[in-house]
Amino acid sequence: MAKKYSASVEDYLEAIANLHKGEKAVKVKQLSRMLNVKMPSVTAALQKLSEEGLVVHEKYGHIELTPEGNEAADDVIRRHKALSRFLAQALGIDQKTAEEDACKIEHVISPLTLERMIKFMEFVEVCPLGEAKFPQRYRYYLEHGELPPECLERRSGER
Amino acid sequence: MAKKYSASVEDYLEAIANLHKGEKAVKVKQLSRMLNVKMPSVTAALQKLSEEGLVVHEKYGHIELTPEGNEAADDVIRRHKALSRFLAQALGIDQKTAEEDACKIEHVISPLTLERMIKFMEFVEVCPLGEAKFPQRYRYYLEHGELPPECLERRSGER
DNA sequence: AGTTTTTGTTAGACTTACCTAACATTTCTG
DNA sequence: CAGAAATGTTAGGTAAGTCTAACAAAAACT
Repeated sequence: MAKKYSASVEDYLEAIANLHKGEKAVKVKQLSRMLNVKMPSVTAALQKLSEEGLVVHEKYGHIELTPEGNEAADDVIRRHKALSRFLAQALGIDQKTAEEDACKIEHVISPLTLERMIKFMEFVEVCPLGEAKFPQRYRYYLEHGELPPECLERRSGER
Repeated sequence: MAKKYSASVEDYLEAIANLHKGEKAVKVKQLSRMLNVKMPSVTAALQKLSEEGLVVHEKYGHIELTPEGNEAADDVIRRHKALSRFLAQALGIDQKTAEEDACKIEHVISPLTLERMIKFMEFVEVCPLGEAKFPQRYRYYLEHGELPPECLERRSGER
């Protein structure tokens, strides 16, 4: 299980799954806008996805994922969410950039690296030894280009 | 400056630059092995790169980068190194996986995210408030699945 | 130097994924 | 409910980047 799909295929699955969470039936036009491709590209992609058993789509009809397609989509979305959270929370990257990078990296990151990013966030949240403040201090460092006062005090006190 | 090249182009430039650091002249065969493609693919790629002014390559001759090609290659290598260092040092990922992921992510990461990974490593190294031990403690957490003793002690002492 | 081996190139085909233009269907609206 | 507008599909093209098979040049080895 967990076959490998192309970045493009993953993008389509992800977009369909996300749109599916909304109220209305998923349409070609929506996908076209969401993925920044023209409608004929969507039609062609859907055809291929149908043949591969990932999507159900009859001509002029609504678009749905098969169970297999849904599973694959969920996996992409899981990677996406973990990544964007990591980028935003751990590295202090703005939401927009975090999203954009997640969209690209989600297609190429290894399971191990993803798992480690998740573990990292767990650890930071769980460890009581000041690491909870780690992200804040890191952000201070980012903004001011130098260590936060608490770090500097300690440092001079150490000598 | 800093044009955008395809992943494939970046891979060729990076490989040529790395091979160039060795003693011998860079050959088609070497590139072919390094990039896991057949020789005709290399020939075709070199042709394109020549036309774009990134590479100098006369038939059956040795392969070199133009100044422009070299600059682009250096940039890819800079991204690659920062990434693999971040993955290995900050996330505790084994060298092989870190390399593999860096090879993929280097083509899609935003300048901001890269910069933040670098800043993250700087901060961890520079901040004297226990963050130097942060990677070690994180690694303990990874290996044992629970917080290191020092964290646990402190935690019970807090109540 | 001549022959074999290795390396490199050309030619031609294939895949993926996109596009435009033209045509078809559905949906909206008077 | 008929025509207009919006949406969707088909047909045909393009660009990257890869491959195999056949040919060409260079290097290595008697």
